[in-house]
Amino acid sequence: MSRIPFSNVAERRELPPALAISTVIFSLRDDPRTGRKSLWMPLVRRTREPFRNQWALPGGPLGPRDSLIDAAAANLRDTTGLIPRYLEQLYAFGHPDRSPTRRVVSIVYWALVREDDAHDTDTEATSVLRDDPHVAWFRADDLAARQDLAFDHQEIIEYALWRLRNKVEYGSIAYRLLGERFTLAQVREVYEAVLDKELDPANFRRALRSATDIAETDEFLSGGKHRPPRLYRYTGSPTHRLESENIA
Amino acid sequence: MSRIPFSNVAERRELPPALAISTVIFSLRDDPRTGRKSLWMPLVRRTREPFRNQWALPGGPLGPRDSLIDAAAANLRDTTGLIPRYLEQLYAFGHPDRSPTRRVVSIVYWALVREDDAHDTDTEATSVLRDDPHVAWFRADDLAARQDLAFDHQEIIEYALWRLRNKVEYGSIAYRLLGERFTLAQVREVYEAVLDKELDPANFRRALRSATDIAETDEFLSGGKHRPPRLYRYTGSPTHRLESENIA
DNA sequence: AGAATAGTGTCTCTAAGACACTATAGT
DNA sequence: ACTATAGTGTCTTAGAGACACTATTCT
Repeated sequence: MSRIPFSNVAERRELPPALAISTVIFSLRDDPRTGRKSLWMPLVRRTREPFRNQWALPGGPLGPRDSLIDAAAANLRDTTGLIPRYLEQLYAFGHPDRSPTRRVVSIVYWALVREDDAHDTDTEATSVLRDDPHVAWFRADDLAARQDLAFDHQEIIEYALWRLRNKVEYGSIAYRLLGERFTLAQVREVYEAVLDKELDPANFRRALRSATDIAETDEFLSGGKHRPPRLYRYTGSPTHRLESENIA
Repeated sequence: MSRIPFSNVAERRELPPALAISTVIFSLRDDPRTGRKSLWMPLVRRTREPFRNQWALPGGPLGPRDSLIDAAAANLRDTTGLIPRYLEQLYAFGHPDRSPTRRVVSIVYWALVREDDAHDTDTEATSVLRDDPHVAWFRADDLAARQDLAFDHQEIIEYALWRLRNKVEYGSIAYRLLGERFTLAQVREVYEAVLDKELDPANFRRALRSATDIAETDEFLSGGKHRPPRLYRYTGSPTHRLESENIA
């Protein structure tokens, strides 16, 4: 289908636009550069023209019986092996020239995956050494500045990053990156990584406690070389108005 | 194309999803019920199955060389004769069963049009009398509660209304519904209509003045039976991160 | 003068941030 | 005892809302 190369514009004009689903995936990882956690994102290396061998967002076709969000989840699993903890529609990109061959409209989702769901793949450096594997992880901030990604994917990533940062300040997105039980310091780590700035622990704690969607448990996390922090758990429900099940 | 009726699921399954563009259009009008202004919206009466004779959002196909936003603007002009003062992508709706015949993915935009650009069409009551014209205007709040609209358009309208209300509290959307020069009371009218609640004139004024995107002019609006208010003008720029030209 | 809205002043309450201080684990 | 983080208290400041008061036009 998208294999046929189109040599002239007239021919291209006749075709209806193709519809694709892509996903911007965020996860938290330790950042060797800063020593703290930061945002990372997996990309796939394209095996076909256009943009062969360049990095791109994972994506694919829309299954005939899948809702858009199901298609995004399925494709995300197939291309990266990941299961999202959160999944929300980002935007539909449809500029006529965003693909040099056939016209493609991409409905893009963005996803959060937990760090421990996603530790078995490489970063770009190791990936390039290890004979071209399919998937590699990149720092989100780096990608937002790069110029060598396929299609308009750099622009898409920039926008997704902006959306994530906005959303974390309101919605209860942050907990999707954490386990069932977590300390308030871990929540703060998420915020600091996403917003890329340090937050006052005392004030942050108060702000979280007054937001009603977390509850304290009777458990504490021991093992650190300091007073063991209390564990909390998330009690709220989905955030987005549509897609009320944004994945558990 | 969408004329062919599909009698069984298997046949339907073979087809790629069709892509459509629709628009939710908001305008301000005097509301005879309350005496104040409120939000109204034009719908078109469907002339074909499915949902023949029911009211629906204006929509149509994606032109082969148009960007999505251009397609929305073009379609809006063709079906309703209106030119939007603001236009932003709302959401892509793609549930497999949202159309009973062929599968359709709709990329929906929402628009603001000025009252004086849009005074030559009817409300539903007169429309029904006048032998079925194409377009009629409805109160947005009423539509969000109705059950007899085509497809999932009622849900789409609800979501658009929610988005508009959110956006007006932040962005500088309100000025799009006003002319070049306006009084602060007119801006307040817009907010009150959109949010459907009364706002304190004194505090509202202060809030607006401290938001830097309007400037005072030397003119005043006389004619009322009271002290003439100063006229202001909008100095800010587009609001949305993408689509930096959301229509002048 | 009176009605009506424009526009200003000011008080209160709340939330955010800065930051000092106390608590409790590990070593 | 010392260190590191957990967790509390409190001061300051900025903004939101309530509302009294003054200004200016029209009838």
